[in-house]
Amino acid sequence: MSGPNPDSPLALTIIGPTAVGKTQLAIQCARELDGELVGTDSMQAVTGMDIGTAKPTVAELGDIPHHMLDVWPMSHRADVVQFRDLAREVIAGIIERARTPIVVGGSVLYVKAILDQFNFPATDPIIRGRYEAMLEHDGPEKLHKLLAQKDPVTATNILPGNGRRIVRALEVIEITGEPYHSRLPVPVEEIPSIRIGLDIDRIRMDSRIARRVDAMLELGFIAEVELLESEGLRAAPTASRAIGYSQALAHLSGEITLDQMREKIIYATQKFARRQQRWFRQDLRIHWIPENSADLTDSVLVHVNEILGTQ
RNA sequence: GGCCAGGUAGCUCAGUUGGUACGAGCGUCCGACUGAAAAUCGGAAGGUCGGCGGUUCGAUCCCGUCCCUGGCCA
Repeated sequence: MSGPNPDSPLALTIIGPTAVGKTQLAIQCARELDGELVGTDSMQAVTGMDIGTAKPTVAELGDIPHHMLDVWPMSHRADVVQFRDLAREVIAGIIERARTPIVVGGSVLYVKAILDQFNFPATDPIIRGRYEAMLEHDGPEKLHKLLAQKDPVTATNILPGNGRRIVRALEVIEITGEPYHSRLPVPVEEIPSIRIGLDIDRIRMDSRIARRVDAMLELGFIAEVELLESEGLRAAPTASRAIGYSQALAHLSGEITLDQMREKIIYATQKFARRQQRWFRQDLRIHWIPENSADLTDSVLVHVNEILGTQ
C-alpha cells in the first residue's frame, strides 16, 4: 500500500461506538499510512483517567504518536473550543511533517468541532454562573419563560426542562445581544477527512462492553479511582461524571456494592454506545466497515486509496 | 404435605372499595443537541391485570379450582 499523496493532505478519521476497537485499527492504519493519532475523547484528555477510559497504553502504541491524551488536569472542566483549537494545531503540525493525521474518537461534538466549520459563541463564566445559580434556585421552567421573552424563536427550539441548554442560550444572548440560533450547522468540512465508521451489531457490542468493564476491574480500576479521589476527583466538574468513575465513587462511599457498581457501569456504557451510534448514523459522509471483518485494516486502506485515486 | 405472601408492560412494582388500566421507574425504539457532549432534555411503542370455571347487566378486582414463585411449618 502506498502512503498518502502529499499534494492533497487528507486526514483519516476512525469513529464508532465505545469498545469496538477503534484504537487498535487506528494504530494499524498509522503503521501503513505513516500516521499519527489524534484523540477526540473528552475523558481520555484528562490526566490520570487511564483504565476507566480505556486510554491506549505505551505498549499498545509502540512508536505511534498519540496526541490529545492527557491534555487536561483532572480538575479542568472539559471545553470543546479549547480542545478543538489544540487538536487543529496538532493536525496542522502532522500535515507539516508530511504525515497522515488519524483522528480517533469518541466524542461526537468534538469530532464535528474539529473537522467541520464550527463557530461557538463566546462564553463568560460570570454570566454563566449567574444563570446557573438562577437555574438552581428557580428551576428550568422559570428560566425558559425568561428565555421566551428575550428570544422567542430559540425558546421554541429548547425544551422547557432542559436547564443546561437554557442557561447557555441566555448566556450567549446576553454576551452577543443577538438571538442564539441554537441549531446545529449543516456540516461543511474544515479539515478534509476520510471518515471510517466501525460498525458492530448490538449483541456483540453489549458483550464487548461487558468484557471491557470486567477487564478494567481486573486491571485495577478501583485503585485508580481511589487515587484520583484522594486528589480531588469528587470536586472535578467533568471527571467526576465520567461513566465508570461516578459509579466507582458511589461504591467507594458505600452507596452501592461492587456488583451493583459493575452492573451500572456496564448499563451506562451500553446506553452511551447507543447514543453514539445514533449520532454517527446521521453523518452520511461516514463509510461503514463491519468491525469483525477479517481484513479490517486492508478494508480501510482500500477505501482510502479509492478516494485518493478519484481525486 | 400444611400455612402465609405474591403472580398487572421486557424487568421491579403501584393501582382499581366490581364499570372500557390516568399507571410509575428502569429497559427498548425514536428525536433534539453550538464553550461539562462519557453531558443535558424530550417523544413513542409495549399489558386478553397467571390458567380454567362460576357469581354478576358487567370481573384484573368477589367465589371455586388449578398452575407457578418466595417464605414459614412439618
